[in-house]
Amino acid sequence: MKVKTLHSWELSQTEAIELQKTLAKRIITRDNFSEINTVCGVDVGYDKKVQQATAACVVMSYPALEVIEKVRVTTPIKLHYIPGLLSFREAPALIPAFARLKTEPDLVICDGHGLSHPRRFGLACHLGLLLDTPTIGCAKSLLIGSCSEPGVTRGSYEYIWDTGEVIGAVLRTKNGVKPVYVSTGHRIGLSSAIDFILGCTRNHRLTEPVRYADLDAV
DNA sequence: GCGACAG
DNA sequence: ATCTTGTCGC
Repeated sequence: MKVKTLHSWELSQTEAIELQKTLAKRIITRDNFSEINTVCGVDVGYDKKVQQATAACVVMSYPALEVIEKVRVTTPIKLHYIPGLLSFREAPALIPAFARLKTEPDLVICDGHGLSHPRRFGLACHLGLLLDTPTIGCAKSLLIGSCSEPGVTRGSYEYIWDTGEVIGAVLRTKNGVKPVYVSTGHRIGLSSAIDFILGCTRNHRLTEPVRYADLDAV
């Protein structure tokens, strides 16, 4: 699929932070799509020994959730991990994988946050702009903000608040199991994002597309 | 200054 | 993310 070139990846930490503030203004936080028939899950694995990152994209049909296409690409590691700048470590690794994807996914689910980020520009937002595709951030732990514990049954959720605004939701995807943190990436609203995360989840805490990508990103 | 901090 | 054994439960 096509990937936009919005900027260079050769940036200092301060430049990256300024870039996030600028690009955050371009994020569309309401539903801006017609029909979702394919969903793509992504994940990146690292091998510190050889300094290589392995990105995996798994496209599945929706709502059937059957694998349509899988792509795996290995590239050199660009940066070390810095909280708040995850997209500058993962996006460069994911871009080549998306470029090699034949299917044009209608929705992308990321392993990380979207709007629930210090500058409202997590990995899901960044990827959404680069791909110009609806994206959802689905993280396994909280980065910023606060929320109360959602009910123990699948489907129950609570909002994540920060500086007086709702930036995402803590969602229980499986009975009695630790919840996930959902937030808007790009071109989608929070309530739709929650619906799709539930629609992509079966008998596991994580979304099926991301779970498959996890297994591939070795 | 102190503590927190997606993967 | 990654390094790691056994163990509890569906």
